[in-house]
Amino acid sequence: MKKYASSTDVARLAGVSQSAVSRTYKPGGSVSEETRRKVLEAAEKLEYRPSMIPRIMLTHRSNLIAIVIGGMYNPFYATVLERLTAKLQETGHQVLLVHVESGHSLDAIIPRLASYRVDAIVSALAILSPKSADDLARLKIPVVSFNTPVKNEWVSSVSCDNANGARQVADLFIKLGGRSFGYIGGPSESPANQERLSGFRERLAERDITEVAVVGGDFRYEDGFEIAIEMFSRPNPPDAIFCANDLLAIGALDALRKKVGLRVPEDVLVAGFDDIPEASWTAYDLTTLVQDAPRMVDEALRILRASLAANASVGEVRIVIPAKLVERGTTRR
Amino acid sequence: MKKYASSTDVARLAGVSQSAVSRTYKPGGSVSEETRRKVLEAAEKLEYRPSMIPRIMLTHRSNLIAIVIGGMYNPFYATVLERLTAKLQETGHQVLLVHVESGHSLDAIIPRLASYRVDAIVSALAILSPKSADDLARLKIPVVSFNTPVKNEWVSSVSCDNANGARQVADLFIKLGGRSFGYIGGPSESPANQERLSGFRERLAERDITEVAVVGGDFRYEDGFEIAIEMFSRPNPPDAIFCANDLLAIGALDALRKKVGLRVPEDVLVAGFDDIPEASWTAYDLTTLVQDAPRMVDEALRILRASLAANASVGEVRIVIPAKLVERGTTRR
DNA sequence: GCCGGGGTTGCATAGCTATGCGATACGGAC
DNA sequence: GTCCGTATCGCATAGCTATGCAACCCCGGC
Repeated sequence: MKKYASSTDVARLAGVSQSAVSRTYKPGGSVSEETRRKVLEAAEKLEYRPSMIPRIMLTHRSNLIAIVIGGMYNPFYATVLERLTAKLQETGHQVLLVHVESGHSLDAIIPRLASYRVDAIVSALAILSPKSADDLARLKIPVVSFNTPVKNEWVSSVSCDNANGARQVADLFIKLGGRSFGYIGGPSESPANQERLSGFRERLAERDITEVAVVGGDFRYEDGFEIAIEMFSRPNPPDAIFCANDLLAIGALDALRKKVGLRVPEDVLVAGFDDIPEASWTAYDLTTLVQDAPRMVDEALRILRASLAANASVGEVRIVIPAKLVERGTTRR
Repeated sequence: MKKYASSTDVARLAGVSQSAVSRTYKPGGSVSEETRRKVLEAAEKLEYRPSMIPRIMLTHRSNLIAIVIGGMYNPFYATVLERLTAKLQETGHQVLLVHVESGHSLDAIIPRLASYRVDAIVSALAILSPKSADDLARLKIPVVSFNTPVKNEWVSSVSCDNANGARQVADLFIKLGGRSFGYIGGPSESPANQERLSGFRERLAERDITEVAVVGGDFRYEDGFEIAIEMFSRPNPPDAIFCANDLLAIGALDALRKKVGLRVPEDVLVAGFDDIPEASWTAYDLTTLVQDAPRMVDEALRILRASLAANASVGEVRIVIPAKLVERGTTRR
């Protein structure tokens, strides 16, 4: 039943008090060399591993950061998750990974996170409901949200300048002589999707183009593939399509080239969003907008650290990182 | 400082004992309807969230499962991670995500995992060193390892039948008239890589083919790309190459078609391993071996559950899942 | 020889929940 | 009215570490 040796066990074997053991493991703790030696020796014999658990009770700090994620099929999120985890580990934190089915709400798992007394939450979830945000605010758990600006004074967010990125694509399409436009989107509830669509539309409208073929699906390759086929089976299909993310764009590319029988970029211009590694694979060589994941992660960490230092959320912080256009083969004429 | 209400706080407000509060939250706890009502009411007012922390101390169960992972850039691992996390959450467990730089050892983080008293560890790490395995055995933390059979009585593993998969590829290449063969591999320390290479070689040797061009790199797209260029700049390049995983294969495909100027499958046959989503994208349509990730995850969970029920590792269990060949365009003549 | 100070040490307790045990209450059986 | 079983309740304690406080030692200064 009892698996681990306790500090009391170590103290007994070393012939010192339990507090001496505790202090031995506290950096800068007041212990003589002699005592420290005895303690470490006894600890070694007993395979002692200090437990975080009582420490959490006393200090009210778990050093646990929850990362909430859904849709890891998107390499962009896998990258974010990996970098975030690595960086948090460097500063002595641990990551509690929580998976939420995309479309579902955080609500159901908040009690669980609270029960583990997580220090903060990073949400890369498409949707963080206002109700969830309120709950977290009441529990005073700092939250940083990726690409999902929430109207809540407690929650901070780090996002990409989606609208401006979309405008750059519109400009590029027009410059290259695009005449009819299409948008292959993600779920309509996704804020990122909304911003990308409206930015694209706005800029086109400024150039007196108001007709845009818009079809939405999920953020997956298969959706891009099918939507493209459907879109190009209609009369007067577009000659320039902007896709809400790279997976959709790549799906669309494959559909256009292998199914519809059109050439890209000669017949149709295509652009995506994210700049996942797959976008620069030579078979696709996709023009896209770079979401600077490393920088977004760093900004999120900055907010997190500030919140943790203040022992509360630092309040509503909204960081917006510019999106950078990379022109590749799918728009090179 | 004090953030959360405790069961004592709730008890005081509800006018009952602390144990009544505790029992209210214990399924099947002996509490009257009246008491339960009072408790829940008070809990609501105080935003009470029962803490797992003291429970862990008492029960010696944290319900935390550590997942150790490195190289999330490979979609195969992203898939495994997602499915594993989702399934563990269903059974009330939580995932402690640990990132280890590929090539590094687990050693450095074992104390940390021990300090959080994780119930078990799932390692999708390329390498689980014998020393790490020993440490974990001494601490009696059950371990299930993915694709890395470890010679240790405490550690279980779930892997794919790498050698047999590789043999199937050899057979296919020969059947299709391949005459000279190449292998683009992963890191030489990777057991999966070793098994795939030796299976491939063995089968070829049985057909009296002993010359195989072997070049190894990391498991990435870029490596496949560069290695292919290098391999095909030598005299007498192969006309059939087997790649240690899909990312390498896709990189090689792109290099062959866009850089080297060869046609696949007409001039060269190519096969990979994993069957990541990208492999079936129509631009690649890659012949590969399906690693049945869902089944591997399920087997890992089965072992895990048995270990947790026994309150110890169930000892060395080695599950090997067959790899299934899917023939696609890169070997279709 | 006395005093002050810095470095060590141990004692005692906080922090929060689960649970064994004894106490109590209640309803029914006789 | 007595007795017994059952349901419910509260008391007290375990589980492990961090830390404030008091005690102690040693040393140098005067």
